[in-house]
Amino acid sequence: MSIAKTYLPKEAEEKWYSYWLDNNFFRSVPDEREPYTIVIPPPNVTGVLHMGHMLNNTIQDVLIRRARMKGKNACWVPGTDHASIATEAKVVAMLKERGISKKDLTRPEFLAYAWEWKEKYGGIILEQLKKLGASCDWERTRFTMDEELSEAVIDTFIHLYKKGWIYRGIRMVNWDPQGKTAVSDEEVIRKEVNQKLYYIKYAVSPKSEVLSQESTQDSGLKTQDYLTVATTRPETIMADAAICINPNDERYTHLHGKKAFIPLINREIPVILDEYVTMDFGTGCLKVTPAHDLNDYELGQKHNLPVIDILNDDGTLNEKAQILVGEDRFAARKKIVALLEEAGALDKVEEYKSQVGFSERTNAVIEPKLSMQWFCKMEEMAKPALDYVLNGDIKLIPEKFGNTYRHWMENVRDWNISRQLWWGQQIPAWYLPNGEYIIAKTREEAFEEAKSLQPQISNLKSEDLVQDEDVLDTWFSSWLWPISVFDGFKDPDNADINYYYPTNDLVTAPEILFFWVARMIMAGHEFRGEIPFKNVYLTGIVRDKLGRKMSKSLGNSPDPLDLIEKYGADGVRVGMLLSSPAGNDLMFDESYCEQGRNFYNKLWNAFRLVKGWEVDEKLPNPNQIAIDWFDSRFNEALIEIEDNFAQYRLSEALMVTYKLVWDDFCAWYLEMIKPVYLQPIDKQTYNRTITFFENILKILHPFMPFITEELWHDELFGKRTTMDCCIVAQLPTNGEINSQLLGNVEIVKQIITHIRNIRNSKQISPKEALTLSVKANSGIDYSSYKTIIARLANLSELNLINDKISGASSFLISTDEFYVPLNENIDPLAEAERLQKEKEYLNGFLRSVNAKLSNERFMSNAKPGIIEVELKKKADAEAKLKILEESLSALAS
RNA sequence: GGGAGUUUAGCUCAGCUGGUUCAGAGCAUCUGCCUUACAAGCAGAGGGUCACUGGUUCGAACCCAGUAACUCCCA
Repeated sequence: MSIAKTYLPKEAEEKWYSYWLDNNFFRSVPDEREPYTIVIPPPNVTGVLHMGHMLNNTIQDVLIRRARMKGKNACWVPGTDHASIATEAKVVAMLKERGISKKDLTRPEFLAYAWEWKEKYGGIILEQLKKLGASCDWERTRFTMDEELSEAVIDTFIHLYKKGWIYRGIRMVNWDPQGKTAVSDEEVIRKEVNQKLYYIKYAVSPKSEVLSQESTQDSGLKTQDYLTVATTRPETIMADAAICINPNDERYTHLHGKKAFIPLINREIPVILDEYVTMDFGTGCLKVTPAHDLNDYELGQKHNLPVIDILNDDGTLNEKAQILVGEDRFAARKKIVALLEEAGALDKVEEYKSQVGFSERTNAVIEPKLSMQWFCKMEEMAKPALDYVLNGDIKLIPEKFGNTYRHWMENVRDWNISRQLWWGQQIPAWYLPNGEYIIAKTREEAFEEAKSLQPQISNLKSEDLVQDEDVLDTWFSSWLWPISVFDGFKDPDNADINYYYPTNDLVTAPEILFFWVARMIMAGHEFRGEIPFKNVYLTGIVRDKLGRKMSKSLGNSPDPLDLIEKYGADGVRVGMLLSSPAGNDLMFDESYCEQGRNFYNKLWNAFRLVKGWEVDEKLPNPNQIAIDWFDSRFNEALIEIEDNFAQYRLSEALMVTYKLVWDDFCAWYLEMIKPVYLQPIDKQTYNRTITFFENILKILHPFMPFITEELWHDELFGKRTTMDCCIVAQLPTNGEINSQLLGNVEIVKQIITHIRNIRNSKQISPKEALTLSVKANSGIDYSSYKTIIARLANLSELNLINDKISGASSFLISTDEFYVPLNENIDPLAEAERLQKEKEYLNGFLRSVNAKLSNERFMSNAKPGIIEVELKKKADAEAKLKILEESLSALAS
């Protein structure tokens, strides 16, 4: 035999992937078949494949391949996301390496570099997906900044603006001083950080105006009167607008109505009262810094405090700080602490743990900052989007995410859609010299509109209009993805969108349930009056063995391509799926891939076995029972697999398939029919076995596309035409199941296991043939299973008897007795002990059954079926006990 | 601080409407095997106080309450 002992994936993977491409098996165009559609969650255009992608895309590919093999018109649309912040950050870094600063470039110049970068690195991740076997319709590849998609984004913006859902406003935003942009709440990662809590003394003004009698009485305290505040951000004291205390705080009644001086700069600020202040945190005196803290901002609004912003966009201090101007906020913090200490204004410093926000993209500490931003109102769009999920039009899998979804949708906040970046769709707002703005698709349209709206500005020229510098949040383009990939905005009634939309399944991570999934549902409703997809399969997060999220910075993530190199794409796919029930995080370990590799190798070797057989046409078929059994077993498994897929339990579906192939097919069926070495096999068994094998290749294909395609084309299965491929083979449909046969073979397997066990414990070589005598008290006809038992347990004979045999090793299956006479007689004492133990167990069992049956309340409350079962248990146990008794007395005699 | 979730074998997880001899699977472990498809394998075995405490029920891994630990979301 010249076939390699192990399957070598690499060559087959390259061969079959290009074969599928060359013959357009991934291509989908609308036709009369039922569509099955998935749009890929577009990965970042400059990203590289990580384990999360592997999981996500393996699942999508399994679903799409299965749909294709069920005769549906399967369409998987790939593409990438322009990922404004991440990509711009990468381009800026690349330019910096070349000695170019973004500041020195014009917008068009910068964008030219960015496009150049995108063209160079943009395709990488999609190329990597091909290695995994992803069967996307690559001709449909889209990019969120493709012309049509960008146009859709702008049109959408205008549409929503006209509806009054987009507005401009000053808001406290999460400012990323490194990316120099606002980021959404969802893009801020909060981490607990060890910080210091600084206690700073503010001098209380000696000449505070006397507002109440109370305070005059306290004036025994002289000029050197201080109040102390605790803060983690001493560098912001120059932006303080007030000191706030709780009016109920008895320690500070003497401060009511007074003023205090900010140390170092000696600016006077009022002491205000508000119950917002927690009395037992810090000193109970809170410095109020409206420009640099969200809560302080709200407090400031309430008390009409001035907003003093002392930070530049890059996180350095500006001239309003008066001191340390130009210093970075963290450097300033250190310096100011020293200055305070020098001035005697630092009381003490404590260690303190608190939550600090970091930018997801740049990892910079987020700075709360007031700025003019564009917002999109969410409330009205959230309502229908919530209903679709609540009423089941859209199913979240697993269902538990429904709660989280509802909670978010009911408490939705307006969406900050502007980003202070260049890479992305520039906001179509055009400012007039007087500061007013016009929303229009182009400069020309804006100019026309300006002229008609404001005829008084007679000398207005088109060049006078200034477009808003900001771009839109990336999610503002990706929320349109399921519609825009089919050109549903440009051409809302085209054949593709009518055929493919709504799509079927969306496979994505729960982390983006809100800012992507929920918004796609809103967009689907708003722009097509329809849901964008029917099911949302939420994958878990890929974690390492220790439960840590896999990430580049931790260095705990294997390179997916290395894994494919090592275990083959099929092995990695199986490995990903083995460990990933829907919605649960996945504790990934390479050993799962190893298990996957071992599995396809098992299949490979089963193939080698069958491939090596010679057929003798004249031989009769001795294996009809084995064939009928496996046929039934296969059909039974098909139902289980279908059922698991219907519930999106992909791991379970794979496990059923795995056990069907490894245990039922290889370990049992092939061993049952395997001819003695170098002996030929009969034609009928051979043909049936090949059919079984082909069906196994089909059900395995979605999980392991490459090896199944490779084997599919072997001449063992006959001549194939060009288009006769496993990838488009029709999945086998359910056939008949002979449950009685399945039950009997289970007993036969037990018999074989018992005999093998006797061999093991008595150290009898498998080569030494034994005899088996059966006293069948049940109605099972063991003679028909003679061949199978004899072969798998190596028996020289199998007798049906009517009387017990003494001195033989024995076992009991249900009420049937089995005897294996051995050369040396078994120890009657040990045998008696074994029987006695079994008897005790049965007696105990019987007692509990009887207790139930004699319990009046059980008999009156339990459903009739349950009582029947208990009665059957009782009868079985009693019958078994009787046999045990007999065996025991036979031993004694 | 508010909300959600999780806890079953060494590991990763099933266990559906409370009821079958219900305590399961895969991996790992242990024992014995190079038995001509496969040592990436074969045969067999061991392993759990279903987190803890109480309650409801004829009957609880499952329902209820409390406790503990962990995770996530929001503030």
